[in-house]
Amino acid sequence: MARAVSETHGEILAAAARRFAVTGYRGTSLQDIAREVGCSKATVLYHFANKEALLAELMAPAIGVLRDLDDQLTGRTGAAAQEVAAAGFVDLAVRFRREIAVLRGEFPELLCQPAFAHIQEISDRLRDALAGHSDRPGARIAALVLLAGISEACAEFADIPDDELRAALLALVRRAVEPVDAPLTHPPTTEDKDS
Amino acid sequence: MARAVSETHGEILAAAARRFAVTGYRGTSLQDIAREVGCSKATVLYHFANKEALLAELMAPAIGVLRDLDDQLTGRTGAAAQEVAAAGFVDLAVRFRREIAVLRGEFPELLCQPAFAHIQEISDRLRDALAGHSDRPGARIAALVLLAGISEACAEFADIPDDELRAALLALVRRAVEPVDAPLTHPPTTEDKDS
DNA sequence: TCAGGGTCTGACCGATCGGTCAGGCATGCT
DNA sequence: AGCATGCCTGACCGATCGGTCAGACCCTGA
Repeated sequence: MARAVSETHGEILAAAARRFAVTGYRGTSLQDIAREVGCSKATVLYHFANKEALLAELMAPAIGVLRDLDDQLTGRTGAAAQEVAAAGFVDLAVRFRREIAVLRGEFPELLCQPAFAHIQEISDRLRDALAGHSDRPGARIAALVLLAGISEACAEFADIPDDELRAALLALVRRAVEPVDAPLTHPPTTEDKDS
Repeated sequence: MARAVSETHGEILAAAARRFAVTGYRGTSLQDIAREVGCSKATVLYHFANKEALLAELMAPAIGVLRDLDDQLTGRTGAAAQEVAAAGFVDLAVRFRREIAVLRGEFPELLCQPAFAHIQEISDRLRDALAGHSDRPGARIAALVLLAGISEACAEFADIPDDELRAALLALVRRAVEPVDAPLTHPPTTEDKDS
């Protein structure tokens, strides 16, 4: 065997991304990944210190973009923060669909690990921004529903083109977010439906 | 020790509900549940055939209500189906918050088990109804985002009173769902339909 | 008094998990 | 040739998982 260094390293990373996206982090064993690559489990652990390090390297790009989005949020309030949070998170979720799928349902445990220490705080700030920094329950609930739902949708609709998914999600967020004091800039659709 | 039959049975059920809601189904061992009850793991397996049977008995009430909602959906189309699906699912998710939390992120694996064979089909029909039986990507994406997001929100906001959470979620769904009476001219029968 | 059934348990099982370790193999430098 | 280094592996480890089993304990009815 004995492939070039970076080659095997990358193959393991790609195989892990594929498996994690299907069966989740906990649901995927190092043996599974090794089988998909065609090497031994020991080889996987030769290239990566442990299973968590493998995940961390896999999530690094997405986390970097999330950090950037968090930076853009500082200082903004109200409708401006809502708009930045909405557009930023939709774009992030669409671009990193597979990485998002990996974390499905494993957030609580994974966030305790040191490599992902700050994600919880960042996503809290993101949710707060999407709620227009309002403390009304309706606004906070809507923000959580949208963030969680978008993640799930991106993980599920793997076959829809990026721009189409992004447009549909953005339109949904704009009409679903609770407007802060000033109304959001969206075309007045047929909102008047009595019940 | 030797408590009455139904007592221990119920205690195990309650302990399992508590643990599952926090650490998930896979993340909770029979040992964990036994420890919380104050009995041995063998006792848990004396009262329940296996771990899956314990989960099935725990989810039975919620699944029953889900089936009822599915029945109410048959025959309804368009805006009527949307309204029934929205109100029904919001109510279901709020009432069975803890049960919903158990399934967080473990749907794919759990749905393969025979005890939960039909849930996938039912939730597909529910999502279809919430989308107004439309095949437009925007409508289908919005329906998925809302259903997944509501589940997540109900699992997270454990401290908000039922009626307040229900009202906020219902308001969100009503302004977020794609209206079905769009000016598209498509025959009402050549659409998708379940087999 | 004793038999029998319901309740509960410790000890144990095979499987699988993440992770370690000594050593084999190919290559390249001196 | 001899040696070092990078890549890879089989064998193994302790821990934990879901699940089984023989038997102890207690209550009740004959």
